[in-house]
Amino acid sequence: MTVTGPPTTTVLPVLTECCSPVVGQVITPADADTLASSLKAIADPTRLRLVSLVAAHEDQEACVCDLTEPVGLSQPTVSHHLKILVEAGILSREQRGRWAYYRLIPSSLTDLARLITP
Amino acid sequence: MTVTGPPTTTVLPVLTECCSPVVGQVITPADADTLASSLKAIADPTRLRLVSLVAAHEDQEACVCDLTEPVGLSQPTVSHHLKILVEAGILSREQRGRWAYYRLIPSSLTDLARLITP
DNA sequence: ACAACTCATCGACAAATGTCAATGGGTCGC
DNA sequence: GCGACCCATTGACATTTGTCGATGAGTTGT
Repeated sequence: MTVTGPPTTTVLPVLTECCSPVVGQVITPADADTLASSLKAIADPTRLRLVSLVAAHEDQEACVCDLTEPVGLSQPTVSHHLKILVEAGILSREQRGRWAYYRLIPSSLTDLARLITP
Repeated sequence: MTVTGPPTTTVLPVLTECCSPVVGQVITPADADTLASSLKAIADPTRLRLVSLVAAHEDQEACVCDLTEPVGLSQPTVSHHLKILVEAGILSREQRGRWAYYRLIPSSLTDLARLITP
């Protein structure tokens, strides 16, 4: 599964089956791996701030240059974190000219929340 | 803030303020640190399985000896993960005789889910 | 064509993390 | 009391992770 745009990155298959995976039934090792991978993506203070900044930014989108100063990290580091969020299906990436615009995928956090809720 | 029982472990202050912290307002660095710490606790396949096993176990509680075989890891490793979950406020620990019984704190996952939901 | 600009990738490095074997500290049954 | 049992802690180790500087790839304006 590939993403549109020049950099070919793989997207994690976010668990979308219904109901309660963590509580209720005993989660399978494979599902635990997948869910843990998605949670790891947002289990980092910098990435939480990036998600929050992108969602709160004008037009609900932001480029890398909008984000480096607020988080106080280098541009390569910010790009690294954004890539992790895109691969986890939390953010989308769209290249427009020289800029890469990142946007929150609205259902992603809701889906993740549903998967950990009894 | 300390926990009852012999091992004195510190419990993370789980964020309990209302509304949407990640989306909506821009999250503060301090809140991002706290939320990331809580998410890190469940962002691990073994710990997700432990939470699931504990919740699905008889009487909604389990001791360490109930958990080592299902997850296929050594007893010290399981104890290590359980400690992390207790410190994150996900599980509670009660010592009864030789056994230590772990139990899911019902509101913990719901609170966490609410904090990442727009 | 060329310089400036935005961003991704690479290589390197320190810090954090997950795992185990060995050990210690309580608790129960005999 | 003493051995058996359950569990936590310790020390060690390999892997993963977060960060940066340097570099490269693509785009725009002159």
